[in-house]
Amino acid sequence: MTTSHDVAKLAGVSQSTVSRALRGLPGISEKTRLQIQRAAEMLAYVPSDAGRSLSTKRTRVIGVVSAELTNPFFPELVEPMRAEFERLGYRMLLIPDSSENPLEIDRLADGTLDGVILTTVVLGSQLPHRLAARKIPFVLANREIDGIQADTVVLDNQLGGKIVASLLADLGHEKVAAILGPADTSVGRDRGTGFQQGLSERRIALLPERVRNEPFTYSAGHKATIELLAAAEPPTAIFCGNDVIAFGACNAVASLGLIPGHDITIIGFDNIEMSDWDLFRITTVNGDLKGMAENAARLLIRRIASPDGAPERITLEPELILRATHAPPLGMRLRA
Amino acid sequence: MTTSHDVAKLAGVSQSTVSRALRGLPGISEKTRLQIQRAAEMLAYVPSDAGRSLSTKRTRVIGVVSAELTNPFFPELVEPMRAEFERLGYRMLLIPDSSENPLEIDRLADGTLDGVILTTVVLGSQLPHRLAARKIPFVLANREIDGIQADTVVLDNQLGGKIVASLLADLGHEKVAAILGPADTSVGRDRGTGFQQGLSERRIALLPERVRNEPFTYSAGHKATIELLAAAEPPTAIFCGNDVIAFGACNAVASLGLIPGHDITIIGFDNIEMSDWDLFRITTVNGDLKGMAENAARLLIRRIASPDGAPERITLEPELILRATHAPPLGMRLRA
DNA sequence: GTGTAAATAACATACGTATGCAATCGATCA
DNA sequence: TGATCGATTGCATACGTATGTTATTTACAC
Repeated sequence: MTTSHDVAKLAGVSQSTVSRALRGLPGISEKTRLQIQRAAEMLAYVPSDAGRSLSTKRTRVIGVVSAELTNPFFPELVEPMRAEFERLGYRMLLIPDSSENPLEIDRLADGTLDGVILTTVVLGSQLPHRLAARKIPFVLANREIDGIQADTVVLDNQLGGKIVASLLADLGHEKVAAILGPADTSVGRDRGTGFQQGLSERRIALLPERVRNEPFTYSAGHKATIELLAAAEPPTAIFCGNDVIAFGACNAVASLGLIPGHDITIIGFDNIEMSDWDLFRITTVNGDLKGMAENAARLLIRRIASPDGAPERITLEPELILRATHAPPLGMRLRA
Repeated sequence: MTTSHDVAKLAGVSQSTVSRALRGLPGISEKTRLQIQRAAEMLAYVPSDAGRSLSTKRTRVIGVVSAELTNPFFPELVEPMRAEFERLGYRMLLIPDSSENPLEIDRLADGTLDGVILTTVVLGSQLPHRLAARKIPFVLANREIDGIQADTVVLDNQLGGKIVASLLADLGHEKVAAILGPADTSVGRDRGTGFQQGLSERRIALLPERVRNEPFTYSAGHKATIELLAAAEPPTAIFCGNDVIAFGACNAVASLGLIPGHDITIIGFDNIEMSDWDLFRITTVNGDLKGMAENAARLLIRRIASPDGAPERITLEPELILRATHAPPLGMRLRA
């Protein structure tokens, strides 16, 4: 591996001059700068990241803590983050954090990371506090934690839940079910309370046996839907905590020979790309994942630049996306 | 940030002793080792990655070059890689490489990476040669390049294409179409030639106007299917270069009011998780992505350990997965 | 030709860890 | 008791870059 010393020798200058010249710092004559650039090119010199990191104490690497990428939700959040970090001159290290394999703080604190984005954190997690204690810049994306001062980007999930409740009420549904996300995530909780609140404003009951808290996965959505529809009095509409659960619900409904948007109403949340596929066309709430990702990235970079200063909180607005999986309850239409 | 020097001072020993003690090297008495461990714990010491990298010239970071993660193919390849690298004590850095934003070699050669996995490389790419020139260990996963000596893990794509041809022939299809992948990828090419070869062995013609080379995306599959079915004499079966294209095809078919597996046969390739969803149940060829990922990871780690030695080539066997999107041509069934 | 200031380049050191080699300590054996 | 050996530990330095400080060169005015 060729170093700046090699370049210096070839160009007949000192190592420090090479360092300054190649980074375009002032105080180097054009003539020597050209000489050095030529030498660097000849040797295919690339500055050592480790050396630079050690010297500058910055790595230009961001850690993004997320769950399995095979859950189609995460790529839609992670990909625009990667793009935004790329633009900002940072690289992205993916760090898994699952309940089976919980993340240890030391994996984040070895100085590899200039900052961290948390996307999967549960309500009681100690991770944010530990990061704060070690003064590692971080931001919460798509999650919030009670009682912590930290940069945060979230959707107004409660409002989103309310919007769905209104829609179902307007359509005339009375037997309503919900497959919310896990109760220990802010997303699962807030979408649930918003939904519940919205329903009760419209005097619609949400029976406990029609409410589930499940992981944000296809299979959980599938299974829960089968079970909900097996009840003596099955619901006419199911609100899903996110689109991935809704995919499971739609597939489960299809496997029973029913058609979403005709026999039963299925509402998703997040508006990930797949929800617009012809076979789904899921009525959902736009979660603006791209906006969330980009804001989170920018917030983190700003926080790295100025570690002190009041934490910022960005709340994005949900928006109802009407597609093909909502309709008035079947009984009502038959009566008409 | 606390360093090994801080720990040394607190424990009353030298820095080198700290280094050896915490890594469990021999030549340290149990007594001092315990002292040092206690001190390290008190100070929440985590070794600096940059310092270690600089000294050892290894980073324990692997770069994985892939396309957009929002294409559901990649997470299924990348996720098991991440898991395997995790097991092997390495971390994974995702590096995008798209045709719009081509990857420069310097991004891989700054010493950040102990090795690289290439998953998206096109046939004429210079990247493998450049990596070889800089002596950066790498392996090709799911791709091969002609005329390069390198560790490679691939599926026998040609055989896979042949298997599909046999299936279609057995079912009695004569008007057959193919939406292959890009012609400049080994995967697109080999699945295509295998398919073509298999068909001609069964004396079935594959008309040029019924063959497309498209990117491995949902929208490409969707569009191409619409166009193929608009022909005067539409095909009765479409072989898709991978499952993602097949998703596009299935959705396109559905948007025309047809049912895959009834009105038309759609065959995918790779057997990614989604292909088993109730709404798809795509008949496909198992690409053993997990096996590919794990083998690639292990091969790379072995190559890092011993940079010289003959490159290894692992070929995985394709396997037909019969599900719901294949059937004899409609005309034949009507006649019967 | 001399003096001065500015421009340019070199020198020296810090960053944190790993490791070859020297030094020290204690114990064992003759 | 002294020599020797093995077990521990310390010392010194390398890794590659960045940067504060000092030295040198250049340009300019007188």
